[in-house]
Amino acid sequence: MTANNPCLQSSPWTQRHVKVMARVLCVAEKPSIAKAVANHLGGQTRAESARGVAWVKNYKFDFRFQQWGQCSVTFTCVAGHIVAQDFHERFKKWHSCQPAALFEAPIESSIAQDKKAVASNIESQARHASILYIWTDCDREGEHIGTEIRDIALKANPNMQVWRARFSNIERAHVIQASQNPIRLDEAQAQAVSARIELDLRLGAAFTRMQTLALQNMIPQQGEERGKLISYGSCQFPTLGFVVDRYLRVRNFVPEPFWYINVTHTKDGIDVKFNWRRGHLFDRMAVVIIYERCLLSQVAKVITTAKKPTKKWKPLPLTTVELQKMGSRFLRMTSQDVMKVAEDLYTKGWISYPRTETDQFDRGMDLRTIVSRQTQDGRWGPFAQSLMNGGFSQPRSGRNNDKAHPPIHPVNYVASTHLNENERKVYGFVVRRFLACCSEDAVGEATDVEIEYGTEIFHVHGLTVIERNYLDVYPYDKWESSRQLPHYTVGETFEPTEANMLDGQTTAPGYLTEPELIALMDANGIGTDATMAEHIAKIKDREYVVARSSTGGIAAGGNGASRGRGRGRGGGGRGGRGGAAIAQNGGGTGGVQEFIPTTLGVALIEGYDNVGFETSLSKPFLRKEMEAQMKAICEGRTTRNDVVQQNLEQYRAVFNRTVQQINVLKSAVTKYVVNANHG
DNA sequence: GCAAGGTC
Repeated sequence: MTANNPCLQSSPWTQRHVKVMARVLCVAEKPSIAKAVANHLGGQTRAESARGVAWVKNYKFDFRFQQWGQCSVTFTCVAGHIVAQDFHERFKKWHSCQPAALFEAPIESSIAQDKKAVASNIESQARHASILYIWTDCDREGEHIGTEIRDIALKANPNMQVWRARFSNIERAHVIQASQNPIRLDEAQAQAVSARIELDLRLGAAFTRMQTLALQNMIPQQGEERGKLISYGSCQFPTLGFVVDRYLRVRNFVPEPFWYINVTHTKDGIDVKFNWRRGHLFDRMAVVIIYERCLLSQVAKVITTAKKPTKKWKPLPLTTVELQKMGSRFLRMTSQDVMKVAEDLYTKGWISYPRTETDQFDRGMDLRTIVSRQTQDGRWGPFAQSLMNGGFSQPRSGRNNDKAHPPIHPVNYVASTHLNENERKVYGFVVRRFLACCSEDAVGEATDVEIEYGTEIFHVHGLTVIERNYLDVYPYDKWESSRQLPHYTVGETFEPTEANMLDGQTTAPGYLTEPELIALMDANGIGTDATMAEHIAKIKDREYVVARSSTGGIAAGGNGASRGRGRGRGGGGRGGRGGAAIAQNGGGTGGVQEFIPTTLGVALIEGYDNVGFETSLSKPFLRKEMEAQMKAICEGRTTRNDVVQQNLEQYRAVFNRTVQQINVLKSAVTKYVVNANHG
């Protein structure tokens, strides 16, 4: 066997040199991965801070790789991208060129200003190594960051071999397995990211300069020397578009009257209210006729009764998007603050990495130990203890896995006295969510009774909660027993105590709330889990929208919730979950943030819509299309340059048309902003 | 004075 491998043949020459170990430089995308992987491979490792960056550590240890034998390893990291792209010096100044020139102005790469020390650490470590082993996250951005690391390392030491680790979590056995099976960087994925970077830069800069220069004098400005910045970005604009879209729907909403029938029956001292199967109708005469037929028949007959076990499922393991949605809904924090706090809690070691799309726990993960760390808490400790005493149940698995991080979960216990108010809220939420995941579904019994009255069917639904289970630790979900229903038997007839014809009208949807906006961005691929909160903050900062605390009483939220689905008179509260939970969280003064576009925000969206290109810049389709094209690059169906050229061509057409018709944009601004300020 | 994406 050894005879086949020339390296392992023993000869006096090789024996004398066998002690010279290969040096391997491993580089992860962030400090947490470097630390975790280095500990798995090296056990107790020596860690030295890199020169000039305290948070970059170089872990040194020996490790036996199957493929390279015993090696001397340095494990270090970067922090995201290290290389920055910007226009050539000649185009950086705003008045140095026409904005349109940015479609083809040369772009230069350089080490980002704040990454100089990180890059030079890679360079100096690379000089002593013969193998570069890249451990960036296994996603597209990670692949690109890998090429950045490679280019820097090869510049310092052109003779290095370059490998890449394929890993999908940082569990010990998996990491060791990955370490023994290196693969190559995936150039196609890196190229896809490179296309995105170039397009975002060119389009963002060109449109931002063009519209800022054209419009800023029309916008009243206090104090500052330079006019207001009116930026365009492929994520900012669709985000603003969602807010404006909802605003216009609220403003243009016309209530529609409807009519319906309710039947009440008092039995065993309980008032049972039966609801009409048809809900409601928009034709008054039709309802009058049906109602009279009901009254004529005098008695109602029970046609079905059903008692069946029912469950309320425990929540899925926590992802970043879900954390932001829940945080903005229940914790009275903006999504950006939720993320900031979560990152803090992570850095201090209290919770796991907060940027993850994964909603499934790895089977091999020791969840019980994590539960046991929470038993000492005064609030949820007893619940955690009950899980330890046999109540534990494996969490549900969602459909998402980013192949890099587990769902967000508590790591260590921290007493609330060591946390500030916001940290307490977020940590408490993460812990409760985790304990809920490790608990059992809530169990109940549902009763459904249907009656026939005249030609119509009416029904009533009753619920008895039998075992609350996860609900005891997770107050964010509501599931409560309704009033007990009296006993009905099929065939039983009765004379209704009351039968009323009532009227109501459809109510306008509410303004877009932050959790709704996050859900829309997520569904349309606008931004990533880590950046959605930033885009929201940006459109506030640009004064395209203002946020205010919702009054909670406007109407049922949700898209198109109004038409034909309106609630009856007096039922105008914010639909279900939201309203109840806000009150439950000590509410009163308001709760969820909602967004209203400013006159400028509306003007921009309407202006671009009126320029009348088939796909307006405000719609999410363009970003979706770019996502599809990046995928095509990854799969080899197209190339980076084709995608960039084709997109530039397409956007240049929109750009030229906008410049030609700049008056369309200006008149929208006049209509909304200028008039609003003089009127 | 521009973007969005990583991350500290």
